[in-house]
Amino acid sequence: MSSSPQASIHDPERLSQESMDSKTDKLEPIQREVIALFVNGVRVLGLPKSVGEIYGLLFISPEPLPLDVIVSRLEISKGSVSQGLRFLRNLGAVKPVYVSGDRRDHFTAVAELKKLANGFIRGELNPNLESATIRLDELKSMARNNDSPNSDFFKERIRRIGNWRRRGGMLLKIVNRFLGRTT
Amino acid sequence: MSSSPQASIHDPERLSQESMDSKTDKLEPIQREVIALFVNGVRVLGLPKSVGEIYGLLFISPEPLPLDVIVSRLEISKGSVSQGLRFLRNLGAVKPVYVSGDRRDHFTAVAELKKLANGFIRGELNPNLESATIRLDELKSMARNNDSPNSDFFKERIRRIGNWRRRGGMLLKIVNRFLGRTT
DNA sequence: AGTTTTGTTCAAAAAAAATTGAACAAAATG
DNA sequence: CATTTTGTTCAATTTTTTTTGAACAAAACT
Repeated sequence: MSSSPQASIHDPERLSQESMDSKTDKLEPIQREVIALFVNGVRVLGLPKSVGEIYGLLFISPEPLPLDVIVSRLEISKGSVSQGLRFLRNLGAVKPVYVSGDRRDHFTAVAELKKLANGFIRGELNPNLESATIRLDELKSMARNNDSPNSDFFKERIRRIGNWRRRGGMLLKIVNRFLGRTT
Repeated sequence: MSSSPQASIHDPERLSQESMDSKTDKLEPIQREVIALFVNGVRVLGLPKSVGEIYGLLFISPEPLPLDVIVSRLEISKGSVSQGLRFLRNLGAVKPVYVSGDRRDHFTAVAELKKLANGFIRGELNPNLESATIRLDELKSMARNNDSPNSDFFKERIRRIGNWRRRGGMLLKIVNRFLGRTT
């Protein structure tokens, strides 16, 4: 019946089954603006555009949305949305919502700043801090066994990096406390 | 006398004029490791590898280094180093040091965490916060003139983004205070 | 069981970002 | 003032990242 699987979303029949009001396939200008704001925001965090689009769309959509609808509203590929949703779910920035009578998974944006921040810290920042810690330990032992004329300078520098890392860790805790308590 | 301008650094004569001890053209293993650590670190901040290499080299070098030497030690292009240094200078992460009897500009790493953080906040984070502020104001006015059934929902969401931005700004101040006072 | 719907995966394509290097400019040297 | 040294700029190239889309798998229908 349908030409390609991708196109089924555009079938008039599905549209009518979606919802009566304006948000069937087309975004309101205000929604576009909000999404653009998020796209810009996630760029600062080093995340791809599609992730910003998906989170932005869910954030500015009154109801939970399934993958199909995200694809058609944003006009990006199914693959991107699938990957983007997985990423956002892992971060805890998006959560699945059961919608009765619909077999598809629906998603909403998690909109509490503290949860978002904690997810980002856990998923993106901490792993880096940890790997840096390991490397630093190796560096310390290299410095001990080093006998160049610069050995003392190296030791001082490495100690300093250690201080940075320590203060970085403290900062993350402070951020946490400031945004409200969650693990 | 020299085949290409780039190669002049490798002239034996210049080498002997450089410095007697080990750090003429070759990096010590411990230096390589530190540089690698920085390359990784700046990636988290969304900065290019070359910037991490340059900062790392300066950080782990006992004396200020001129562009030439950075190029030959890191084996990256003059263009990259020139651009990377400019970027780091703008951020205040690197500063020029006058070396008597040498016409070339020499650079050292600024190694105080608070200065680095402030530079990064001023150079990379604040501009984004400000542009977001402008966009948000536009969004607020769009929301006021909006008459879709979702208008109230949109307003609530936009208010929430405003809160995020406010708290983000507060956080930057807290970070500042934590790392020590500077503008 | 066969068919359709829903969602994932991943190789290939496209897009974006970083790097190179040659041309250029400015300043210092002789 | 001609030459060399030092450093910048930017178009072209390379590398990296992101996106696409078709193939596949799993679950839900009939």
